Amino acid sequence: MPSAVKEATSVLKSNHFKITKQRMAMLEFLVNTATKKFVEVTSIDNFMRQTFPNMSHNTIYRNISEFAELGIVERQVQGDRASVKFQCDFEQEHHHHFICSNCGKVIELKDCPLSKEITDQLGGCKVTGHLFQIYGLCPECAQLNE
Amino acid sequence: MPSAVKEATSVLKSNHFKITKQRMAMLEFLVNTATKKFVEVTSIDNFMRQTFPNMSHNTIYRNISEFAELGIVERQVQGDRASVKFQCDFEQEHHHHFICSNCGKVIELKDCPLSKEITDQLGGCKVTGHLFQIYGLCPECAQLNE
DNA sequence: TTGTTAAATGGTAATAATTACGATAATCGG
DNA sequence: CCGATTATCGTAATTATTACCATTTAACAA
Repeated sequence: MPSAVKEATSVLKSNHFKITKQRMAMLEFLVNTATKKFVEVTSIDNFMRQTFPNMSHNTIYRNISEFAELGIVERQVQGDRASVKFQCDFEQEHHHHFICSNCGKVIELKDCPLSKEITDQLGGCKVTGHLFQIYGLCPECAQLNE
Repeated sequence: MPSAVKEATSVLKSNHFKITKQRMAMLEFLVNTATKKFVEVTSIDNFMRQTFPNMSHNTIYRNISEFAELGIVERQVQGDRASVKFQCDFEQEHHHHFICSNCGKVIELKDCPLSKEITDQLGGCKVTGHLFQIYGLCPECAQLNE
């Protein structure tokens, strides 16, 4: 079992979620296809239901939501399609991403651009989060489009 | 007629779009409710169809898409709801936003955090865009939640 | 003003994604 | 192994969005 799946199951256990066959299958699929890469939720739904013909939409969507709340996967809307990727690393320090708008691949960035000068412009506001992402084509997709 | 509507109609005209009653009504609604504030597309759909009982979904969604392509409105996915706001200003310089996650209000930021140090980490990638947004509660909503 | 043409709209219905519900099944701790 | 609780399945509903096409309308020039 890949270590990423182990980490994910331990998160599930410590939050009193049961380790089911369906959840294991989804985690394995996500580790294989959605590591450092955003994958559309509908394609997850399709794949899981082809591989396990009597798995219900309900189970797939519910589990993805739960995984997201536990930090096991990261959600994103790419264009107009809901996508997820497996969390880079558990307990990793805060960082941001470059995202390939063609294939969904992500590259981690070192810097966080949030600065005091910026938040100082927001007197009276309660800042709870921020998003910083760079879009473009990854080296592979950039070559194909030349 | 508010000047924002005039600006929008001149954009439409110069791109050879027709000035219809439906488009005018939508622009007026957007200027009134979605200036410096993201409003859900479905609520636009609801309002327009209540006010003009035989306006079709088609017209509303198509016009919003066209407005977005012309830069008249800005699209955004808030949580999991598609939203739009009227464009701050036409031909304004590049900037980013604080967005209130409760009411959708936006506050413009002065700085753009994209720097050479950051893009230098992305050798081989073709950078086409970026997103920087700060989330939180605007002063009004922060007070209500205290 | 009126006629012409291209574009926009309305109405209906299809599609796609996601969620609801309730009966059954499976996990886990003891 | 057993009981309590949570998860799953299967079906169907719901919601958002788009397609299609006949009809209407805006723009523009004579």
